[in-house]
Amino acid sequence: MQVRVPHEWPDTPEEAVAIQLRLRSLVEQATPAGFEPRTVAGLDVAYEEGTNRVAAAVVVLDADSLEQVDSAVAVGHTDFPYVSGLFAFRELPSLLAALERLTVTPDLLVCDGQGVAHPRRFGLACHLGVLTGLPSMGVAKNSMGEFEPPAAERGAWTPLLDGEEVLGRALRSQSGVKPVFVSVGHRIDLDRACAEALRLCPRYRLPETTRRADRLCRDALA
DNA sequence: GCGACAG
DNA sequence: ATCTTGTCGC
Repeated sequence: MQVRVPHEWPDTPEEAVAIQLRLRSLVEQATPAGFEPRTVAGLDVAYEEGTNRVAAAVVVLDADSLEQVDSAVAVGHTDFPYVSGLFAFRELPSLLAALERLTVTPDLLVCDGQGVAHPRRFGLACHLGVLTGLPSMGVAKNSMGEFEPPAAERGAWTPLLDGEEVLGRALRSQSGVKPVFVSVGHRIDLDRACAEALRLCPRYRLPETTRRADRLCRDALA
């Protein structure tokens, strides 16, 4: 698929923050009318110990059968350090390169990280959504906001909060396991994002999309 | 100074 | 993220 590559790239954390503050106004938290994804993409990045070599993978699954219809990998390097809140600048280049190698354009991007559940309301899922123009959402393994543990049954959820502001949901994707943290990325609402997350977790805690992307980028480094 | 801190 | 063995449970 065609991707609009970032025109400018930050050299410092300060510049990265400035970019987030400028792009965050482009985030749309409403689901397009008639939105019914036929394909869903999962994205993930693996890191090589001791180096700055990374591998990004994107897998595209049929939304109903969860069968894989496409995939792509991109091996590259990361120069940006890991800073909580600026995580996207570490993975964005390689993820965009992988997306460009896709032969189809997915209807929804499911990211391994936060969407608007972010200090400046612009996590990786928002960034990828805005740059591609595609609906996107974040399913993170850890939260950045406060939350009360949801009931133990699959499907139970509690709001992810920053004071009174709702940033996302702590969603129980499987009964009796630690919840995942779902938040809006771009062009989707929180209810739909959670519904999609649940559909993608028929058996495991993490979405089938991120599980397969994780395995793919890991193999690419080995 | 001390603890937190997506991946 | 990554380094890592065994172990408890279905």
